[in-house]
Amino acid sequence: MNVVVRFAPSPTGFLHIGGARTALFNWLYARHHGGHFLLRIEDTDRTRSTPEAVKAILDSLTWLGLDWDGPEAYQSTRAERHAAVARELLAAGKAYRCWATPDELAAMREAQKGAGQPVRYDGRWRDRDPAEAPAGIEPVIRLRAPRDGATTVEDKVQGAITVGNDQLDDMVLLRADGTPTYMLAVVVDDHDMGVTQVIRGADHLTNTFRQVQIFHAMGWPEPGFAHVPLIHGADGAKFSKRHGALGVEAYRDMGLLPEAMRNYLLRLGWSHGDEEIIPTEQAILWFDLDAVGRSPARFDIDKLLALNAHYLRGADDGRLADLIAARRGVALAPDTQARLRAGMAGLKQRARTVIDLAEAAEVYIAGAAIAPDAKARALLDEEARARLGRLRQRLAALGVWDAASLEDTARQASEAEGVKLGAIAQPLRAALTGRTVSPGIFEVMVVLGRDLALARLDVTAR
RNA sequence: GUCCCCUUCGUCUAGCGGCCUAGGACAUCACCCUUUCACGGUGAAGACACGGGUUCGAUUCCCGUAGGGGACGCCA
Repeated sequence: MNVVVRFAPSPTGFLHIGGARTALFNWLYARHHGGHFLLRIEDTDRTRSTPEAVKAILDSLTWLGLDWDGPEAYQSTRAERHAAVARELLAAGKAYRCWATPDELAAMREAQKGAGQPVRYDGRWRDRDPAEAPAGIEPVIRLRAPRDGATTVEDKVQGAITVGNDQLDDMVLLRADGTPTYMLAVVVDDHDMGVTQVIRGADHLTNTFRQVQIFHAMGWPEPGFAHVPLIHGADGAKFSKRHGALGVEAYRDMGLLPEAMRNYLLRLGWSHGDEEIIPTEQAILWFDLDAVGRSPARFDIDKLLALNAHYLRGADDGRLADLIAARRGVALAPDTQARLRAGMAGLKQRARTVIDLAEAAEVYIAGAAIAPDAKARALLDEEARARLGRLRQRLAALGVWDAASLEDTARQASEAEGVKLGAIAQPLRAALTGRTVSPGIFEVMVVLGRDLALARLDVTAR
C-alpha cells in the first residue's frame, strides 16, 4: 500500500515548535516509506483563519526544508463535499437534526458541571420528533453515535486504547449555518485524499474515537493513527504562546540553521539508540513510528543551540558568508567576501548562531579604523601601545606574511622585551580586532593581509 | 468533575527480565591543550516517583497511590 500522510495546520497563527515537529515526523515518514506528504490548510474557522498565517506556515515549512507533494489543499474549498456527506448520513439515519441552541447547550453544561456530571451532549434531539422543532431556529446535524459497546483505536505510538461509547456524545457534523465542523471535515478529507497514516499531536487522541465513528458510519476504512506526545515549555506547562512558545521564524531569526532545527526536533520524542547527531538523510533512512516515545518532552533551547553550533561548524563557508551578509543587511565587496571566506573556519567554530557569526565577522568586514570595545580599549594602555609600535617595526620588515613567521616575530618581540607572549598577543588582538576575543591572532593577520593589518596597527600603535 | 495518556540524571533520551556498579547527549564543575575565546581531549557530580505483587531474578510485566499532561465547543 502506498503511504500517504498529511500535515494539517489551522492557520490561526504562526507555525509553532510542536506543529513543526509534527510536520517533520510526517515528512520523514513519507520520505522513509517512499510515500506522499500532503499539506492541508484547515481553514474552516473562517473567523480565525488569516492569509498571513497561511503564508507564515508555508514559509516556515519551506525554511525547514519540509517540501510537500502537490499543491496545498484548503479545507474551506471543500465545504460542499463535507455538507454532502452530512446529508448522506442524515438520509441513512446515521445522523439527525438537533434544534438545541448554543445558549441552551451552555446551560446544559453548566447544570452538568454543577451536579458533578460528565459534561456532554445529552442527546435531547436524538429520538425526538422533528415535528416538535421550534420555529425560527436552524438545526445542526449531529452524528447518531453508538451508545453501547466501545471504540478501540490501535495507535502506532500509544498502543491500543479503548473508550466506552457511553463516554462519547453525538457530535455536531454540520453547523446551523450549513458549514462543516472540524470533526467531519478531517474525516472526509483524510478519506478523499487517500491518507493512509495520520500522524498528529496527542491532543487529538480523544478526538480520534469520534472520528473513527464517522469512518464507521460512512463505511470507510480508517487510516492508521499515531499520536505524538506534546512538547512542553521549560517549566513543564503546556507549550503555548503564553508559555514562551515561539514561531519557527523566530528561531530562524535567532540565527539557527534549519538542519539543526530538524535534528533537534527529531530527537524530541524519537530516538535511535544513542545517536544524537542525525543529519536528515540519515533520519530518512532510520525514521519510523515504532521508535517514537510516549511521554511528553520539554523544550530545551541549550541543546538546540549546541546542535546548531555543531551544524554551523560543518556548514559551507560561502553559504555562511551569504547568511552573514543577509543578517547585516549589506552587500559585501569582493575583497571583503574573500576575506570572510578565508577566515570563516576560525569564525564558525566559535559561534553558536548566525547572529554570533555575523557579529564576529566584523573583524574581516571593518576597514582600518575598527572600533575597539571597552575591554579592548582597557588593554591598550600606554605601555601596550608603545610595545605595538616596536612590534610594527619588526612586522613591516617581514618578508613572508604567513602565520608561522608572524608568530615567530611576536615571540622574538616578547623575548626581546622580557614579557610573555600573551603580553604582546593580547594588545595585538585588541588593536587588530577591536576585541579581546577572536580567532587565533596570527590567522587573523594572514586573512587580513599585510596592508590592512599594518593599517589597523597604525591607528593604535605609537 | 468524567474519560484518556504519561512518569529513568536539571533537560532530551538508551534500556524492550539477568549484559545495569543503569549507557549517551546538552547543561554544570574540574583538569589538559593554549596568544584570547572557542574547538578538541580527560575526568567528576547527577536518575529508574512511591507502595504492593508476579518471578530464582525487576528499570524492564501486573495492580494501586501520588504527580504531570491532554480531551470533554455549532474551535481546530
